[in-house]
Amino acid sequence: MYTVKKLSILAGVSVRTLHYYDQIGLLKPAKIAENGYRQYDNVALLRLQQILFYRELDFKLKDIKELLDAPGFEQVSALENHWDALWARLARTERLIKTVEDTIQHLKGEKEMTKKKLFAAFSEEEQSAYAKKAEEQYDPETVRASNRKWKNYSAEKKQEILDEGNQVYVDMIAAMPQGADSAEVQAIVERWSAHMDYFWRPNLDQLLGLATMYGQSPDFKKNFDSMHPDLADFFREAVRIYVDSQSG
Amino acid sequence: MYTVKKLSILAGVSVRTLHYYDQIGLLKPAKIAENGYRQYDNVALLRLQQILFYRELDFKLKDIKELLDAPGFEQVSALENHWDALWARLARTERLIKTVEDTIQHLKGEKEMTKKKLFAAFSEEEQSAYAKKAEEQYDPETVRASNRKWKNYSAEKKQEILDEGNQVYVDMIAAMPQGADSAEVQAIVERWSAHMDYFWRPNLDQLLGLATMYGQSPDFKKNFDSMHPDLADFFREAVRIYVDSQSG
DNA sequence: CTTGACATTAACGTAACGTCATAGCTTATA
DNA sequence: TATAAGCTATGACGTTACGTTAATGTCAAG
Repeated sequence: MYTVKKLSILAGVSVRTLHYYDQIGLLKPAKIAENGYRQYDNVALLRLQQILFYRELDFKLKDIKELLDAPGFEQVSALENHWDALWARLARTERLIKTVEDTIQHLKGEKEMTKKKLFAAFSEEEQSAYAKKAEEQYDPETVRASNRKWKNYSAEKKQEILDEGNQVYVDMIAAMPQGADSAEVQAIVERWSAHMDYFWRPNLDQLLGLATMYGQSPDFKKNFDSMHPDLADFFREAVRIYVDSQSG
Repeated sequence: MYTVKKLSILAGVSVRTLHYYDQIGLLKPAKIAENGYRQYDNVALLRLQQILFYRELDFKLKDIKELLDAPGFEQVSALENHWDALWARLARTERLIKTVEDTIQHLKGEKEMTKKKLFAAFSEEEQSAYAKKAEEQYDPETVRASNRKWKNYSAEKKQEILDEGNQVYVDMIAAMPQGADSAEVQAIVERWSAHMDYFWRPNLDQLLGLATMYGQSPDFKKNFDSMHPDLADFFREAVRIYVDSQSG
């Protein structure tokens, strides 16, 4: 005769499991002692092992119960049904794997696109539109200088700059939980500011204006949103804090 | 703006599901009207569709929530993790299938079993062994394609195919007295050839190679012998004649 | 004004236990 | 022998992703 604990160790299940199996009538103790303790015998142990076998095969307990209380041929047909179900699961799982693979490819492709596109706003075409707006706000001569500066980089250097710029945003997203006023985020803003030197050297007001524009101009906004929905707003807030601290 | 009902019809989910997604913060309505009605906009619809996509992939809702609120690169790594999990599930399911098959065989005692097992050689385990051999002989990609094709049939369809395949051999045995070159037997070979389409479309050489293998591979041989001692040899001879007549 | 279609929240049920909480029983040790 | 340690019992909530009533409120149409 085994107590719950003993049997649970023998069979490698939890005491709770035995309680539960008793509760649902799947495995009743051989008898209940006077003190209310459950007492299992070897027959119960055997049955438990059968239960565990079918459980391993992902049978539901309810089905196991029917199975064990049924004649042999019903067990066979139950197994055959289960075989069908397992095959269906296999087929489905294979489909899922393929879809996941496709999706990963797709996303990676998008990421490459994003990477290339992120700073593409600074590329020939788009910067001309950007420059037009900026001219109204800032000094036209500065903008033209920025254009010239950018155009004179080699293609390789350009890509390098784009990658570095991209990294700033990636890091920023990772640091978002720290808060816009955290030292970490502020350091990233500083990096971004320095990065801007590749285009032109903005003053503090311009820095904030640029950050604001990132959140408003559809082209920029789209790219930011594709990285993280809150990035644009968070970014502007971080820059605002940075500018305040620098000018104050 | 959509009401719950409208959105549920658009997206093909239940109203309860929308309530629930709102409750757990997975999909919040764009706004709540004065009467307390949920109002969803197109952004919500888009998000819902993403949710359903990941749900299809067996992601847990909690994971989906994190996913959708995270930047792109985290989505990729989440998908990669999921890919691992799916592969584990696939491997486990394959093991279970084999165990179930063994158990059925054990319970049933080889006799009636033969009928259904005959073509089960094309199932997971056995086909993998078969595939290994076949790869040496044929094009590996073709074999993989065959695997995929077979796996994508429904359980019902599979059984149907197995039964049909089995019938070919039964008819063949009945026709053996007519001789391997008889019109009747040759017609059966033709049927068999067409039947192979369920797995892949073999050319004439492959057809003969397959028939030969049936007489040599122990797994197949055993099944053939259990039906009729001369079936394997007779079958190969019949196929040889068929192939000659077709290619000549 | 009633009816019917739609909306809301609340709450139970599902599967198979894990995890407390509370309380009684047994055994070992000081 | 008293006490602590260890085992036992039952009860009940938590988990996942909703389905399914139930009770009740709102809106448009006849």
